[in-house]
Amino acid sequence: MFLFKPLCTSINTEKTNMYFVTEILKQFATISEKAKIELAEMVIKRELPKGTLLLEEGKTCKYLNFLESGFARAFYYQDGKKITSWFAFENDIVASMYSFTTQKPSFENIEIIENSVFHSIYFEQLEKLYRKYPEFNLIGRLLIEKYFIELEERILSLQIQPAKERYQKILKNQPELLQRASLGHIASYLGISQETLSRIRANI
Amino acid sequence: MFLFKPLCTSINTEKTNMYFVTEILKQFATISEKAKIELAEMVIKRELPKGTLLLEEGKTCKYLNFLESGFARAFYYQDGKKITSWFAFENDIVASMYSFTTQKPSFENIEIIENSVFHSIYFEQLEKLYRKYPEFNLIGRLLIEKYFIELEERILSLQIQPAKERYQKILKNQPELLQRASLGHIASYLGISQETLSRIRANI
DNA sequence: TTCACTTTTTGACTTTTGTCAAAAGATAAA
DNA sequence: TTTATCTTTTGACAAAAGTCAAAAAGTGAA
Repeated sequence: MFLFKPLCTSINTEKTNMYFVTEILKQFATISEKAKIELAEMVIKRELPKGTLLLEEGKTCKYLNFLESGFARAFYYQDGKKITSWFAFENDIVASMYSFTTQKPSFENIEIIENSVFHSIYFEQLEKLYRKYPEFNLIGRLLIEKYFIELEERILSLQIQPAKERYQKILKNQPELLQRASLGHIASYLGISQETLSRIRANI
Repeated sequence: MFLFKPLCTSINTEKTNMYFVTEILKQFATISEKAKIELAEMVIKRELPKGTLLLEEGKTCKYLNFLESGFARAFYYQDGKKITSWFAFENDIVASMYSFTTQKPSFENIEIIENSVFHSIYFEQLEKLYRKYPEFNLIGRLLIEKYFIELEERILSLQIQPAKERYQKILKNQPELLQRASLGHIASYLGISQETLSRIRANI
């Protein structure tokens, strides 16, 4: 039932009264005191070491994970190669959007790159929350609207910018990504070969 | 105040009791009879002729438009060239997501390609609806989740598929697009030059 | 430190895609 | 029909990016 157990047996899976998730969500809309407490009680804190697979291709994403500290990425396989679909930093929400919202098997994997602390909500619990406190639908809507706009920007970049400009955009907007992710991961994220990225980097 | 007036003076802007929007939305969740009526009263039916700009760059997208019949696209300018960001068919929702959700000036234009009939809701009216009937937040959330997944698929395609495969994907999944949109529009949508698309098409 | 392993860089070459210009085809109005 | 306009195709060449292989650099454990 719990997706993570077979994959990371050495991990702390304690239920805590953390307010980390609440703090993130209340940036989008106010949450009543009662809902806040109920939410906090649903949240499971998990510390996952580097190298763990938080989600495996073919399995269904049952958790919405809020990343307190650490670094993760999603990737899928294409002709045997791993292609990065996104990176997640502190305060980001980590889940396969497709698999979580549809509750169908995921086509992507989520991999912990740096030791991470997550605060996670189980799918059914979240559904319960949505039903009991309709205000959470507002938060959910605003939250996904934010991520939607990020996707639109990324499409724009892949659609019209040559590789060099895509790299320079990251250099300008997310320089910390270049410090924390490997060249190969970044290259596939940008949709180019590792060699091309290495050459672009050498000419700047 | 009304975005469309200066752009399309010859257009019918009648307030009707249409249930077109309701029919689209109730696929996502049930709507109470009362909310249904209130929604229908907010909807404005508009018939826009081919060539009209439904939204102009720099202006704020004040309407969420449901396309009953016709065909439209969004485009933005890049080095003086028009780049198509998406196409909209019957039953699609037409708006600049960025501009509508943030109520900031749009970077993209929306152009009517074939004479179209829209059912439109004004931003403030929709907000009122969200406040009065929280169930609409559920619909809004589910709806944007659906479009989110489509964007993810498009990123995947731009990230890893060569031009020929991107074209073949459309050929397979949206053959009607190839009938209704011009070669140049499709080429910029795929992120390639018109000449390349012409050559790809010649070799299939 | 040394060794094994992984990541990054470099070189040589190929393939894909873009650009510019001109021709061909299609469309619509006079 | 003729003309003007717009779209699509084709050719010749240039630029961007990929592939394969090998070297160099970095990392971590013994």
